[in-house]
Amino acid sequence: MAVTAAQRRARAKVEYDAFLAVCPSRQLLDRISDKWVTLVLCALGGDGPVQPAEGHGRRVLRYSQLSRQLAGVSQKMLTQTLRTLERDGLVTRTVTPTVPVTVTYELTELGVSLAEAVRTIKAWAESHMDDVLAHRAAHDEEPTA
Amino acid sequence: MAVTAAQRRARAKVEYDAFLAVCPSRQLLDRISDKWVTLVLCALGGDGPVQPAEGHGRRVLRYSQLSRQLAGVSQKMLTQTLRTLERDGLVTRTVTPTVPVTVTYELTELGVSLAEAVRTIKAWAESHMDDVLAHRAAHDEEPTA
DNA sequence: CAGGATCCCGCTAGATACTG
DNA sequence: CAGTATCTAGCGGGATCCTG
Repeated sequence: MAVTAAQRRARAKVEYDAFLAVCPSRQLLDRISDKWVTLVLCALGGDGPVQPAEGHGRRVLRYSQLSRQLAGVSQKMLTQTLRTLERDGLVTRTVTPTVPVTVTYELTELGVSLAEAVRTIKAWAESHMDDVLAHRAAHDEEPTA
Repeated sequence: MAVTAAQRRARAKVEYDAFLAVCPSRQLLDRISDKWVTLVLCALGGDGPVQPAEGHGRRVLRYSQLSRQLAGVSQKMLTQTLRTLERDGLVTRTVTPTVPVTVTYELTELGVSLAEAVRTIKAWAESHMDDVLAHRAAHDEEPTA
């Protein structure tokens, strides 16, 4: 039987998986590839969308505050994201047994450093995003040329 | 009718969308949040998974070479990613009408600068990923404590 | 208030086949 | 070789309900 295309695809996939699993960079890239992760990082880092007016580095936010800051996020994704970040030692979860339970989240040292790295990307965006948009507009206008 | 929860959700979503659309940083974050985008950027930037041994900054790669380098990517995603990057002025697509058509991709200046930003993230990953993994392992072992 | 469990929809991304 | 077009499955992620 013609076991060429399909088989080779499968092989390629295996190699790729093994390959990916080994490389830590890839794992991290995959992690920050999560939209909400970067946003939570930003929010907790202080350079969220909403002007914090408090400076940044590290902020203590409650679950509901994060929920508000990130606006469109569903609690499912927020919780899921926070748990992942907590698991990875990027944020700390603090439960204060007040009358209605209060839970706060804060970046760890590790989280702060990652947030800074993300900030680098944001900085690039702020500097070059208009170029990107210009290119995009130009490209869209080109009909056939 | 109880038009509270649902309605407010909808409103929140609109605000969030408008909000997001305005912020260029978000658009960029969304873009690099694309797994393949970052990988293509790395491959074209020279710090791909496979040791290029050529240094980096800018590399000229053919479609098939990229396909091989990124291993697990489907041609659909690769093409889609490349077209997006081209549209955004991050890569250039060059068609050389040889016998079997030859198409090469290369980073633009803009692309190079973004690739450098991405490299920052990769650098962070290489420095701290083991910490992350350690935290993760520790967290996973905790049963009830 | 914080979040777990569940259902379910939509869109993404993969596989397949075809073209220039 | 370098794509395009189509079909489909899988799961990411939203909404809703419920708990402590």
